[in-house]
Amino acid sequence: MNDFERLAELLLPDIDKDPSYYEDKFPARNLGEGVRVTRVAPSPTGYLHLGTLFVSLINRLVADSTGGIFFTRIEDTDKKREVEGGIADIINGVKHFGIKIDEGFVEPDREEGAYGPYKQSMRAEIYQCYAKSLIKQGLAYPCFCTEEDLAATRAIQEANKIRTGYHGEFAKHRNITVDEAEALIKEGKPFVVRLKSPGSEENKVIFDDGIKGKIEMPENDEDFVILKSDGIPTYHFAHAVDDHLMGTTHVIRGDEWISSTPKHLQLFKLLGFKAPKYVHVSPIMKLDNGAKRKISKRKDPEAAVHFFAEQGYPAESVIEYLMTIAASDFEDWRRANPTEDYKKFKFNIKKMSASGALFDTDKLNDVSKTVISRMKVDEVVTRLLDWAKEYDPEFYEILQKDVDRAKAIYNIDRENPKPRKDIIKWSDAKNYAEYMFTELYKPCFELPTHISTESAVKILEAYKTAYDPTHDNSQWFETIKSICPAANFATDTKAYKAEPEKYAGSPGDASTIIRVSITGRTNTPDLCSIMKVLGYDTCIARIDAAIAHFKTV
RNA sequence: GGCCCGGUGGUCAAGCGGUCAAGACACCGCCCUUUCACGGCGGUAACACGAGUUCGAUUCUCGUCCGGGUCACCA
Repeated sequence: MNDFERLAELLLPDIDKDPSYYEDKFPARNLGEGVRVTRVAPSPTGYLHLGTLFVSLINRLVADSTGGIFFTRIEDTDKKREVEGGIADIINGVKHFGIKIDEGFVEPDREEGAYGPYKQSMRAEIYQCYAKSLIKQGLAYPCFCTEEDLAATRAIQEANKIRTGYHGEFAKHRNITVDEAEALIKEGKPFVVRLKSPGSEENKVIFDDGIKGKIEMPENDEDFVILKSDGIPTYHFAHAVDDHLMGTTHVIRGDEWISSTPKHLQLFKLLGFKAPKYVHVSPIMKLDNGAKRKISKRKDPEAAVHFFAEQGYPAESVIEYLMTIAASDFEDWRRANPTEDYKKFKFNIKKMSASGALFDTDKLNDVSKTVISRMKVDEVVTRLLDWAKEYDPEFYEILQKDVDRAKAIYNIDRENPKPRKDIIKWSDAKNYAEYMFTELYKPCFELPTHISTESAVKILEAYKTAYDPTHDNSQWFETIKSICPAANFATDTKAYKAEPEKYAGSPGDASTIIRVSITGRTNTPDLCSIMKVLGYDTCIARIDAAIAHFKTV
């Protein structure tokens, strides 16, 4: 046994397996040429973040473009930052947005697939096995530096304007002997395992990023830690071991990882693994006081995907919006295929933008109202109910009382060839149709200023007698026209426009008077349809109330 | 500060040496119209700056500036 082997046994005595054990246990995936395996590896340190959703979407799309596999892996190597319920929130969130998970954590508490466990805290001995192998080869070593030691060398480096970090002459334990290590361990000193980096800052590593293209960086020469003092790996090490064993072909992640890619490439090389293709996605940004910055969980409500659910944005609206950011040619495709599932879109990594997009609520809104406008009423009401049940229980009760009536309400103008787009998100639905519900209706008799209350009374009284609830849309409007002379309103819009001074109002004004009386608003969807759903008695009652009101003014 | 990434209208973006520099959202106007919304038509608005390469640069190179990321026993 040579010194390195002795050191390895000293450090990780309980590890009796050889990497070949795992190589055999997790053989390369038997997939066709060019089939991509992607993954999203969130750490459960908080709720599902927009950026994580975005990256998940892209990973799914990239896998799908070759009939590949998309899996999830939980990176819970930092117990201090772990949040209760984090895993459930992330996994459920991803699924809620319709992103199918083939392998890994397919449910918050259930994993599937032959390459597990898919939770890093369950893989400690796998990492330790590979670390031990590295130590045996003299490619890793224990470091007994304390936080204070590290802070001290950092201070020296800063004072002398030297690049900070554990490298070169500052790598204190780089050449520690077995005996020294043994003595320190006997003293009970904790240690981490560091990579003995063979890299030099003078050399360049070049890799071809899927989005950014060729990236050239100095080689990593830092002896970064691969195993923390509790025996749990750092992200870097876990990434290399896991993505190798799990057969990931494309590592698609946020571009904050670019700077550590030299470390990763070095690890793959030293471990004898084939490196994956790296694809670094630009983060979604946000405008803050005129400055662009990465969207932040802490400061931005829209960063937590919960926000969209609370607001009542349909999941597909968010995905549709994310698609417009992800693929520059998606909108063109969407225009050509307005009703196709977005999954049919041919996604190409090359069409992704290298720069970070600003989160644009206007655009999301536009996308979302189109998504909702294309839904059939049954779906609208079902989903509105789902939303209200959780976020607006009072409204839920009201809707629930008469679901068929709710359907009638939300179906007004929906079957048109060009359906309305008033509802951006479910939370808009209540205000949109408030006057349809007696519990919510608040009378308001504010007329446009050019219509007098005298005219209003005349029109309303004439209409009361002419009103026939069986009329269809065109008969309804004919009736409006027919009562116009009663208040000296033009019976024809064109006639009114030609000589407005001759009349007290137009047919449009007449319908506005009725609209305001019945709905309390100047703007609504088709009034005839509204009145049908409201029913004769309600309409007459509201008209009476309006007449009474206008007479007192 | 070192290293890296990015920089076309307010926003998202096409563009790959020669274009009147697409399109979408937002905004404005007009049309359609029972109001509004939808839809249609039209409009305002952009290649960060400076050198170089070239007959010709938004496109290639370099520098400057600006924005972002990263420099942990966090991911």
